[in-house]
Amino acid sequence: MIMNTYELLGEERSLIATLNDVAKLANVSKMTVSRVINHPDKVTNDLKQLVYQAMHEVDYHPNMAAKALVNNSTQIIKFCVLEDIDTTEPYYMNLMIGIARALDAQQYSLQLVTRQNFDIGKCDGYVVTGMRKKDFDWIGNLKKPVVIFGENRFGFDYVDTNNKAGTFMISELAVKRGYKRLIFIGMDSHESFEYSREAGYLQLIQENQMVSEIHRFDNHSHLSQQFIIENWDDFGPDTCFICASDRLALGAERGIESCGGLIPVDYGVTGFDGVFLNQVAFPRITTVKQSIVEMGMACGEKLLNKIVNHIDKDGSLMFEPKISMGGTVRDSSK
Amino acid sequence: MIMNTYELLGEERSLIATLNDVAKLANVSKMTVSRVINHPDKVTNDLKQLVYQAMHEVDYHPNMAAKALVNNSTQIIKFCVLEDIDTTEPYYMNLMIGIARALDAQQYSLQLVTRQNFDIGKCDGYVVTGMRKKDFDWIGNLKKPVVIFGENRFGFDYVDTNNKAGTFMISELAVKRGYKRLIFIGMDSHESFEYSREAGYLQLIQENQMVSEIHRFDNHSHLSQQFIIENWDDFGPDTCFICASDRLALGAERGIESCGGLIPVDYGVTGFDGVFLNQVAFPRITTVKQSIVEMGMACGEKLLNKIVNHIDKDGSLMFEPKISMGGTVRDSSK
DNA sequence: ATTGGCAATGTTATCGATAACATTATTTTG
DNA sequence: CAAAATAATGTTATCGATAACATTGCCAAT
Repeated sequence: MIMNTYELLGEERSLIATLNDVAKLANVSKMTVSRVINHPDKVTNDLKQLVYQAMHEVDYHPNMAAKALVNNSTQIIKFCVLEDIDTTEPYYMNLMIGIARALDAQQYSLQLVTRQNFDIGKCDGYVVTGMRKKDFDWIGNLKKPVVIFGENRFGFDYVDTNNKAGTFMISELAVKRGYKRLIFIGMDSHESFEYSREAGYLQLIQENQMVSEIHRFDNHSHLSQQFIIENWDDFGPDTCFICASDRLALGAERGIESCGGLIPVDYGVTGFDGVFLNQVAFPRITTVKQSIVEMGMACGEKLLNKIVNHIDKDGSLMFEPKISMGGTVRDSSK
Repeated sequence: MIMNTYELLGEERSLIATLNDVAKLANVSKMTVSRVINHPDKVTNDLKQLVYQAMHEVDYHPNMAAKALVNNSTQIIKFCVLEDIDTTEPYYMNLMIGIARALDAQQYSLQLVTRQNFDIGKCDGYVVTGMRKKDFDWIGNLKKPVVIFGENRFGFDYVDTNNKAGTFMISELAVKRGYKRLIFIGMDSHESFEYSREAGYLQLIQENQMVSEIHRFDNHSHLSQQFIIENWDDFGPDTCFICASDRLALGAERGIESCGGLIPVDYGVTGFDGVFLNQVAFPRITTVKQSIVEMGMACGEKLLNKIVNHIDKDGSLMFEPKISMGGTVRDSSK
């Protein structure tokens, strides 16, 4: 029997099975195998079974390069972090894990880009985060599907925590635990998520006919710390500081402690994020915890859905946050 | 003139130039263009010029899918984080930026994986970090090139900060600034980088004929904080705590403050890392700062070098760290 | 002057998967 | 019951780039 070049090459290259191998084993043409994968409704059940078994037998995995070539695609998703990386919240790492996990399932790969190298290389879609208002212009001009991580009011599909519900829940907790005065320490940023977090706090305040107090700072712990220290005389016991981020909460916690205030007995502090910072806070901050990895997966899935099914708008997704009990809010009303 | 299917398709697909377009414009064959790219020495200078100009004119970028298909490669690098993601240091983000930047230049893409999805999908090489001793077995069995981020003594190519030099430098600084007693607060881990950091401290101690004191804890700030508080009576002024991580330093800083010690006048604290945590430390920690992004780029470049040139061992790379002056060490000897 | 050898370029086949078209088998319909 | 429609499968051409082989042209060596 004469072995032709093709077969020789096939054996030399590697041990990875191709469509062809499956086809031979199942005694059908490559197209049939391809159809079983992409248009299973167009193939007889009998054949499908044969092919499935053959695929399993040779452990078939599609060659993404070939697929990409014929589809004129790249199998690459760009994850674009628009914030300054040095001040980046550590939870982006978790977000990426989530996105990557969703993409892996469909053999897409994730590419991390920043503003500088945004345009280098092609891709099939984008997950964008850290957007500020000014970014929405050019985002709108992208020619590939996009999913935003972080709520926005410009009509882009997004995935985010239900920010409003988060601060509402945790403010509610504070009230239930008997704190009489709730002060909101927010971020001095005109972004959607900040408004939503404030809104949650405000709603609870209104429902309980309390007085709202909102202070805003850049998102640095020493600013909230300083604020507490400078105004310490004004804060009697039974005050709880509802902070819009864990950083601000950490500062508040330290401010209170350095002024001799007792946490959580007399003073409460709550944060928002639930990642990493808690590892350096003691007592740990009672905070609004987001399911970052799950949200990442949602971003990936949503984007793939848009790409694979050529969907323009796929809607947005809000994840309900959970409260992570730390030691900065009383266990029960005293 | 009859337009064939090929040309029609070519125009419909997209506006991206291919080898063929360049070839036509330069009046040469595709192979010549390909050679100009891959084996420039085998082409006349005249032709090379023609081709270069044509490439520029049509803004040619190679199609990675086609390349991958013919090379039986994937153009994918896996970045494997072996640590538990939730306790992951935030600087990994910077590391990824660096790696991604290096890979972009050669149109490779980066895929983030963890232990769970490590095996899903093919790749051309790995960057691995967060390795512990037990991991070295299976890492050694990988069939694709690997670069480790983080020093190791098992012979794998790695990129890392010069850990020993880092603690040496910063201990030296402490001595110069007049602290008389240097206490090392290390991580309770039997890993290479920890030994190196201790070694740097020890060398400085020996050269100055001082007495070494090493204490080890898990890498949590409240442990070092607790340690300081519990042993406060033992620590007179002019003591400097050389910490093996910023987390431990943060704890030390807080411990000292809560005991009423004056930083940096009477007590010094130094850390190691220089990313993120400093944003929540006040005063900012004087620490050993690593060039994470550059190290990431080095990982990427080293790996690509191994892949493209089929190099087995490429040696390791140590980056010299710098001291980042914060407020936890005196400005000058008092 | 003729030929062997090398250098510079072109042609063909190939990677693996798929769309478009061709063929065959099956069913429906008047 | 024959013709037409439909369904199930196979063939061919194609994506873009490259290795292997084929061709051409030029120079040196005999």
